[in-house]
Amino acid sequence: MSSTTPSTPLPLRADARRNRELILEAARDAFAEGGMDVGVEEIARRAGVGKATFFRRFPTKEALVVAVFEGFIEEVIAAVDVALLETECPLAPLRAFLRHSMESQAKNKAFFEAVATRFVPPPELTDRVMEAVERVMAPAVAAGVLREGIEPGDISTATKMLGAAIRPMDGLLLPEPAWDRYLDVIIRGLAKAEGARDEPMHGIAADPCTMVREFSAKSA
Amino acid sequence: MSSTTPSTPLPLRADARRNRELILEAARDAFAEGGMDVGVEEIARRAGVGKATFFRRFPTKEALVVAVFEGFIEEVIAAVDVALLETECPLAPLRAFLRHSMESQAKNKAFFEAVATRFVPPPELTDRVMEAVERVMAPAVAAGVLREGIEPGDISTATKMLGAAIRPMDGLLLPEPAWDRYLDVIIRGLAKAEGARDEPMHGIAADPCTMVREFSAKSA
DNA sequence: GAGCAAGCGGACCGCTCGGTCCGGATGACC
DNA sequence: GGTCATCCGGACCGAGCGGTCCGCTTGCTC
Repeated sequence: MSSTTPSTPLPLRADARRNRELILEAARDAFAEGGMDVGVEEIARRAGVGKATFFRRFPTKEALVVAVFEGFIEEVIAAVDVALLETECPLAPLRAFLRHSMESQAKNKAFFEAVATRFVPPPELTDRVMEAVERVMAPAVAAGVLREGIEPGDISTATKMLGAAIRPMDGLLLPEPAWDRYLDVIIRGLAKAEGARDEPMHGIAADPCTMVREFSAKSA
Repeated sequence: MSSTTPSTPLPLRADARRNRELILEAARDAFAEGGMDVGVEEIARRAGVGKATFFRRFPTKEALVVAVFEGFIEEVIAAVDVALLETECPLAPLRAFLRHSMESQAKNKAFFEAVATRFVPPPELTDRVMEAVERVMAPAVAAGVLREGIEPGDISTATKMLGAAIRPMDGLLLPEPAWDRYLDVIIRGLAKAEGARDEPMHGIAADPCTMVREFSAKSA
C-alpha cells in the first residue's frame, strides 16, 4: 500500500553498479576454476570488494550462482547457432554441439557441475535449452541418421555422459586429444548403424528434462 | 624402542569389536542413502553409539570411508565373476557388468560418488579392479567384436558415463526401464559396426586409470 | 568377586562458511 | 560546495561438522 512504487527497484548508484559487475566477473572466474563451492569471501576478495558489499549486491550466494548459470544457458544456445554452421554431414551440427559442451565443461568446472548434477534451472530456461537442442539435432533427424526414439533429453544426457568422461576424478581433466574417443562412442551409439537394419531406441518416456520439470514443480 | 610389540595392535574387547561392526553397517546404509557427506554424528546415532566411540573405532571419518569403499571394490570384482557366466554372445559379460554397475550406482549413492568423482583408491586396489575389468572384456576382445583400441580404462569411463546417465540430477534417479537405452548407446559405441569396415578407437594413452595412478603418486 | 585396563557417551572445541551490523566514506542532486 | 541517502568494509554472529576430553561403566583376568 505504499505510494512509492515497489515495482521500480530504483537504479543503483554508479559505484554499486560497477561493484556488481566486478563481483559477477570475479565469480565467473572463481567458479570456472574451483567450481561453485568457492566461498563468498574468496569471490569478494577477487573482486576487490568487502563481503558485505557482496551481500548487498546479491541477496544470497544462491542468487549469484543462478546469475552465473543463466550465463551458461546463453552459452549453450549460442553454441547451437555455431554448431548449425557445420553442414558437411547431417550429424555434424550435433557432433559440434557435443564437442563444444565438452570444451565448456573442461574449461569451466562450474559449467561441468551444472551439467552433471546440481542446479535445478527455472522451467522457462529449461525450455529454451531444450528448444535449442531440438534445433541442433534437427538435421540429423531430418536425414534419418539417428536411431528412432532419440529425444532432446537424450542429448542432454549425452552431455552429462561426456562430462563424466573428460572429468574422471575430482582434480583431473582428460587431455584434449583423448576427448574424441568418447565423443565417437556416443555419436556412434546414437546414430543408425551404417549398413543395416537397426533396433530403435524404444522411447520410454523418462528423459531427465521432463523429470527435472516435475522435480521443480514439486519443490515449488 | 618400547619392548611391548608395536606391531600387534592387541585385540579389541568384545563390545568394541561389536560396535565397530555396528558402525560399519550403519555407515554403509547411511552412505548408500545420502552419499558420503552424511555426518559422523548421524552415523553414530544410527549405530546406537556415541560420537566418541566412532572416533575410537575409526581414527578419522576418512578411514571409515576408505573401509566402505574397499567393500565396493570387492563388489565390483564379484560382479565380474557373475557377469562372466553370461555366455550367449561375446559382448554379454561386458554388458552384464556395465548393467550391474548401473544397478549399484542406483542403489547406492556413495557407490555412484565413488565411481563419478571422489576417492583416489590406493594403487593396489586400482590394479585389482583393472585386472577384473580386463577379464570381463576378454571374451569380447577375443571374439574381435570390440573396436580396436578399447582398453580397460575405457570401460571404467563407461561406468562413469552410465552413472551420469541414470543420476541426471542431485536427488533424481532415472527409473530402471529407461536404463537400457543408455546402456545400448554405450555398448553400440564400443562395439564394431555390424556389417562393415570400422574405424579403430585410435588409442591415445590417456585412460583415467593411469592418470589416477600418476595422480596418487604425485599426492604421496 | 576384586581390580583395572579398555571402553563408553555426551559435552566441548575449533574451524569454515553463509549471512548481518555499524561507523565511516562517497557519489548524486541542488 | 553542501547535504544526505546510498554505499562501503571489516568485525561479528550462528550453524554445522570433524575431532577431543573427562568422568563413569564394563568386560576380561586372576
